[in-house]
Amino acid sequence: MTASPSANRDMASSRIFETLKQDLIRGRFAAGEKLAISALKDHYQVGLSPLREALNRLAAYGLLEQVNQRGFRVPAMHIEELDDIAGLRAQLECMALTQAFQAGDSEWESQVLAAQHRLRRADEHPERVEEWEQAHLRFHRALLASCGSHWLLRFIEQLHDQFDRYRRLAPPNPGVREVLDRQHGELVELALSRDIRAARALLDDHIRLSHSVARGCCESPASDDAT
Amino acid sequence: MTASPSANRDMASSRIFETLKQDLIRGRFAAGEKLAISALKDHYQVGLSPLREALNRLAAYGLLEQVNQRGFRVPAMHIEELDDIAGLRAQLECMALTQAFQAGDSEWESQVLAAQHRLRRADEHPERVEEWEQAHLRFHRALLASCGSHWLLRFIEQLHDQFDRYRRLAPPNPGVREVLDRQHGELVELALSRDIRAARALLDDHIRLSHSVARGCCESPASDDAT
DNA sequence: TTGAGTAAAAAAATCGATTTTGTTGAGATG
DNA sequence: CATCTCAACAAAATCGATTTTTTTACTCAA
Repeated sequence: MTASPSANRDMASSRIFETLKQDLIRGRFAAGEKLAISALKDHYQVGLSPLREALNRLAAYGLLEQVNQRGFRVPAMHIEELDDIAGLRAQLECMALTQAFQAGDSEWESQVLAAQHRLRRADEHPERVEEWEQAHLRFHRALLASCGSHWLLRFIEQLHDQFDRYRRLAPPNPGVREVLDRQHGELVELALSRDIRAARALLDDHIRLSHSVARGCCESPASDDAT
Repeated sequence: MTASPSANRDMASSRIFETLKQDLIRGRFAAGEKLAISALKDHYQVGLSPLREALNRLAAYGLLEQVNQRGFRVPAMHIEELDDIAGLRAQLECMALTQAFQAGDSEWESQVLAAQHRLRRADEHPERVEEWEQAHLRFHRALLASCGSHWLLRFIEQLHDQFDRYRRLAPPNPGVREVLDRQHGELVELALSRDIRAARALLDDHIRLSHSVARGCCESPASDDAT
């Protein structure tokens, strides 16, 4: 119908939502920081209405907190919350993995392999961090995509975003990265052979390892609630 | 500090958010219906900005869908989604129940008993439906409150709201209600005796029963996506 | 020095109007 | 008769200005 395939332009509030979401996950704002709305308005070059709509959506998503009559703030980060997020993420992803293995067809296998390939390609350019991050996210998405539960995938995605907020605080660690990458490969093999038990254990390890790395960097808490 | 304990007035966008949320859960809008913003504005007597902010939050929460340049619509209801919601709800609540039993202290027990008492009181006035609904929600909240996972509780709450959208379509059924009420009492006993295994089985039954009732009323699908 | 009170300043929330986009239907064209 | 065009209309999205609330800075008395 429409002329070109790239015809759909998002409205401003959606664009600013995505941008702000990424910036929050990437840690471009300090934990606990109060967001100055007019400063954001200038920085992102958007109007007040789209900006406020995006902030409201982010608050409902859990990447911002809205305080009654005094605007929005970046949630404080606590090691207990990291533990909560990582533990729940492990449980939910293992749950989804089981269902994905049971329901996955050959189209799913193809998508997993394709995602793995993209992830390896991204690995070849260590300087392009964001490309690897996106490929990594998509790999984990593809692995669980066939689980059949829309809501489970939604929660896992949300937890993943929350987890990344913590994980990204840690400096890059080539040694750990290498182990994680190897695990990605093994996960693909186990997916193709539908070895649920081994895959669950591996995925659990995978998350546990990321967790412990992030945990090391959370020891010195970035901020806390004021009183 | 402030004079009276009830001094905190919410801003308009929060009020309209709660009101609209309840109306959506209670099924006051048809599934799939497109919301006419200016009509909502008149009906709820609020301005455009607070209304749009509330709509955006509801969309992020999953009680509305935002279509790119054509406003908000009430999500269509599908029996497959009900199955997904109920199944996941059972799994997550059983998970939380286990942790709640392990971590629950005597204060938790007190709150559970208090919630049970309120639920029984509400039962005595069948005409006050909304009071029972609130007491029921609070009872299930209290039962899981000590699980220690903020995010798990958050997801369970969200699933509960989604589930209620379907459950409320069904007409009241005294027979079923009686069984569910008996289960509430048994859950309390099992909580006090920390019988995890039996409580999990019972909670699973509890949700399964609600599910099958709601399912009966979902057979004639309310609406579907247009093409 | 401290603390309550208060006026000015800043920030958030809201409103009314404008701009942009999607929808509809009458008339033209093949 | 079907389809296309385009103007008029309706609705959504956005903007700029106003109102409300919080925060800050200051004064004055205890």
